Amino acid sequence: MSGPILQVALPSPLRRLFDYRAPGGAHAKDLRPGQRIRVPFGQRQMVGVIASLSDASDVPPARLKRAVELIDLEPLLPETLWQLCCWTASYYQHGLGDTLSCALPTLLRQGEPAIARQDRLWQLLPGAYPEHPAISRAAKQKQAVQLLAKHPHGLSHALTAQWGLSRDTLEALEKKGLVQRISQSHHHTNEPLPLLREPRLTPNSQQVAALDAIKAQSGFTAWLLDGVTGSGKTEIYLQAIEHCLGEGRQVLVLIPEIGLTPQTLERFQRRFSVPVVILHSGLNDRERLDAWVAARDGEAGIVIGTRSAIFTPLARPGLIIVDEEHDLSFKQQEGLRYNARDLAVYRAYLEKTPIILGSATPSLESLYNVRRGRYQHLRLTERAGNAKPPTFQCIDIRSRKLEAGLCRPMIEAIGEHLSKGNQVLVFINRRGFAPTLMCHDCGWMAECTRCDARMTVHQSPPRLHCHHCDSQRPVDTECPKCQSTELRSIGAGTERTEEHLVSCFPEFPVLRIDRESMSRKKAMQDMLARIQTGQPCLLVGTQMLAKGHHFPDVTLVAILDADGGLFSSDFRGPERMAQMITQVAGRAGRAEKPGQVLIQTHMAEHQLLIDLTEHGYATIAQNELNGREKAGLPPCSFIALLRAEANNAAIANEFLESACELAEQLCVDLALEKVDLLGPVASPMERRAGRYRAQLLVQAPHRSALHQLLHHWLISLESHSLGRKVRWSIDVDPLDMF
DNA sequence: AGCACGCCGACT
DNA sequence: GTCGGCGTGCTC
Repeated sequence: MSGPILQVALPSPLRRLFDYRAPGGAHAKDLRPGQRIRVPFGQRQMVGVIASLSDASDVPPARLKRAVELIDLEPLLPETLWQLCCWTASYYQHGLGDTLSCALPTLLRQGEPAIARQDRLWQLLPGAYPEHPAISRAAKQKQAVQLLAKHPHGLSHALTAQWGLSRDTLEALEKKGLVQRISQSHHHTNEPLPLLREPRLTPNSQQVAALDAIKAQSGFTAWLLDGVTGSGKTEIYLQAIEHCLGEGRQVLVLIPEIGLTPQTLERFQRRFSVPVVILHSGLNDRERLDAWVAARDGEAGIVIGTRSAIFTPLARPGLIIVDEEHDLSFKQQEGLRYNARDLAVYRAYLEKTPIILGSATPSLESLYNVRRGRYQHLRLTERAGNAKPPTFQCIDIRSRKLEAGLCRPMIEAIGEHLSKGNQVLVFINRRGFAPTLMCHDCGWMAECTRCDARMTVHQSPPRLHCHHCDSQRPVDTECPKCQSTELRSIGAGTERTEEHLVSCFPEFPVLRIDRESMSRKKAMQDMLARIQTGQPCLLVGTQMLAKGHHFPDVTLVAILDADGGLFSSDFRGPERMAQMITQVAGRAGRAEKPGQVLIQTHMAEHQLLIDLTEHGYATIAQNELNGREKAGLPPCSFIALLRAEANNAAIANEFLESACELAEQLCVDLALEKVDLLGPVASPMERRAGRYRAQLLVQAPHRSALHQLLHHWLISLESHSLGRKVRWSIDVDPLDMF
């Protein structure tokens, strides 16, 4: 009579499961964890996922509702991916229901069947010809037969519609037995093609060694492919992929969130004949589901995607690749704050497959894992071909006059490279015209009304823009404090530098590459095409310029402001700065032309800059890692951040104070030693978008102690009385402290 | 998070 | 007399 109780994960922020009775007509043997199920929840219905089955419930039987219907006959996800989702929820202290919401395509979340769109193709049947008597008086049908005769493999509905043929016309022909509908996937599986569409490149000895090592291992191994820019990491990926595809397995490739997807897709499709699917933010819900299904059912040989693609199911997983593994965009910065790179390693472990983490500037986390013997280190120190590494040099700009952020020697160097017919890349990590608007008479500065930040001056269109909350207003013409009209734009952003370079070098085109100039859909591709022509020109841009692209004709990289990372309050500041400079520098000197990197700084004698210019990233990384070890900082310890924001600072603080006491008590109760609570303190930018923010840091030398505390802590915080007035969240392994 | 219930101000 | 503000409580 009682029957099984279903413990269901629902898409709600509540970190718990809800019990239901089995839907009418469902047999116990049909119910399994991982199946989606429709259930009544409050006043509405929701799609949830069965997390587990039980024969008892703490909920009184009278309040136990019956589920409406079982959606899936089989669990939606392969076992390993299901395990990954459960582990993710527990590791990042997030509800399982909400975690699954992040992991599943929207349409599956809404209860759609997990099958690809039946995008059938219309195909002519034998015996159909335009003069067939059955269509002698049907002009449209005759036209359709003529068209389909030219396409023996069939035409999709979208294409027949383009030729002005309605569904009715084709369905009429179908009734007359002249055309048929065939499924698309059936169409392309029946002709086996050779795996390679283009020959592989000849690897150099370092690449051979790396590939031999990778191919010699089967099962789970984590490889850190640590290769300087231009050393041919991609060719290693491609040949490792070839090896994996050759064994009939699928490959998952994670890339950072950049406008790099078209190039990556093109590169893979040019090499391999297998179907490649790509998952990125530009897809609509249907396309996303189709790609997901193609991956799960094993039709896609290669799956490429950004962060969330780590949750793509694979029928026959064989290899995972995370390109630019140091990139911060692998970490989700809201809601479920997971790091796709870290999940990828755990997924590879679950799937018993190798994983390759590639970067020219590996994260200290990964280098530490190498030290501890968890990852295998593969190093590529030579550039492929005869390309030489760039030379580095600092320009001390103390007491030098700057013109739009550029000192004289820099402008001269730029002119020299341009006059030799080369391209120059100017890197300035600030968009807009100027970072500050200041009154020359009284020193007033334009500030954001909602954030503790200054407004950035923009020129096209003219406005003041807050980069933290996106608010905008007209540029003041008069100082609100002293009514002076002497308002000055202080400092330089990409717009001002661009403007000045145009006036310095009128005979050369200046291409600005930042979020503003690239907002148009195809702007980036157009710009890249212009750069690829090799004509001498100037590229001015932000980090956008530093990610992934190759500019073979750039011979000078000018870095206008390297000092930000030298006195950053964040302990990761130096690591970030070294990665940034190395990545930007890596854009230059790829071909036979040697590259030069010039760095403007006020601190030319700073050890970090000296190490970077003389020894390179690897040395800095090891030094930094030693420093972190001594200071007991991540990755040599483990941290989590409890953030809170509220309409006034006192409430946020009160919540964190109370949370802090709670945690201290829990440490005693659970006999956890060495767990440190730091704070609460106001966030580095206390007010943002009109809300006050504060945080509490939890630090422990061992992950297990931290995790244990978090688990119990979050259960209490969930029902905290102040939880309603503050918006709070937990960030396990935070990468940013604001 | 949603969504209900519930109890006090300015409007047809 | 009602529409609606958001405070508190619940969702198996």
